[in-house]
Amino acid sequence: MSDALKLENQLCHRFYLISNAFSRAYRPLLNMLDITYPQYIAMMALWESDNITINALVSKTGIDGGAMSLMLKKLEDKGYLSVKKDTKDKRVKYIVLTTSGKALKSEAENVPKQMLCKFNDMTLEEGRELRQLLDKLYRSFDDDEPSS
Amino acid sequence: MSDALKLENQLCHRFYLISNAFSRAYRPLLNMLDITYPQYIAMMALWESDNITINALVSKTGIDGGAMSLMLKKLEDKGYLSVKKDTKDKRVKYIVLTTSGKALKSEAENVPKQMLCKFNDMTLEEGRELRQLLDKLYRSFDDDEPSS
DNA sequence: ACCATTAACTTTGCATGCAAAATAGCCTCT
DNA sequence: AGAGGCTATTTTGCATGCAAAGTTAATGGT
Repeated sequence: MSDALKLENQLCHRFYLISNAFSRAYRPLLNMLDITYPQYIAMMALWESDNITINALVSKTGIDGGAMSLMLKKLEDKGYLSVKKDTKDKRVKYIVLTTSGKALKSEAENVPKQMLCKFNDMTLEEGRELRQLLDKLYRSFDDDEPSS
Repeated sequence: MSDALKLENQLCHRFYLISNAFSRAYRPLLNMLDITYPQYIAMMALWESDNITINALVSKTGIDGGAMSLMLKKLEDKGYLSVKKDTKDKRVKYIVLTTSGKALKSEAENVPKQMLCKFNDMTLEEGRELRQLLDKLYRSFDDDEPSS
């Protein structure tokens, strides 16, 4: 029996569905901030620690480097950040939030609140449990990576 | 404190990372079948129940209708399926697997096996627990959808 | 029967995710 | 110092995800 190929049994399909659902759920909230979902992730990383290299931002967010390159241009065009070149190592660039970019954070404060409202049927306990399992699962991917 | 905006606390970011990690992990396995990850999802749905409408396939897989339209063309070009028009309702099209498309299933049998190897550190119990939590989480998205 | 509404698909435009190639600038080994 | 190798970032080509507009065809109300 090929139950192994039944859609219902695929963990990956659940992640596919939920990840897309998250993106869709955030969209209307983020439209008001004039940013997309991946851009929101990048901005959250920057609100936490400003003035970091593009490379560090890529590592922290898990966003693809190529996509990040385009994304930063758009965020720069929107006036949320600026790019500063390293004087020592000319390859490196630092991302710095503008006043506007920092101000955006306070507008974003209610995004997580609005989001949490959707998950009232999940208890805090279940949420914590879920987070632990997700972190454990994610680590098993890292373990396979060609760490060279 | 805006812990609410810390990347570390975002459930959505975990799903973003894991969903992409799944897609990356499947890629090398699916390359051998000459299909992509979303195409694999569509094929799994079709291996389960052939000869269904495009609309049903979209509902079952959660794949976007527009993307599905292009995807089916590619899968048809690869020779894995064919499209049959409904004689009664001329709007409707049915997707039928070709011999080649059905044969692909046996080649795909080992994909789930190879995948499971990566998750040895998760117990069956944890896997089951995770699945339940994911399903519960996913339902909370549906509840908000404009069902009418 | 006729018009407005729906439904099933397709097409289009924009923003990624990803792999691979291209750039440019360090760094090491000899 | 020069060659080869490595690192940071960008660019390119392909395949989605998604919203919105466009097609074509079935349906419902009057």
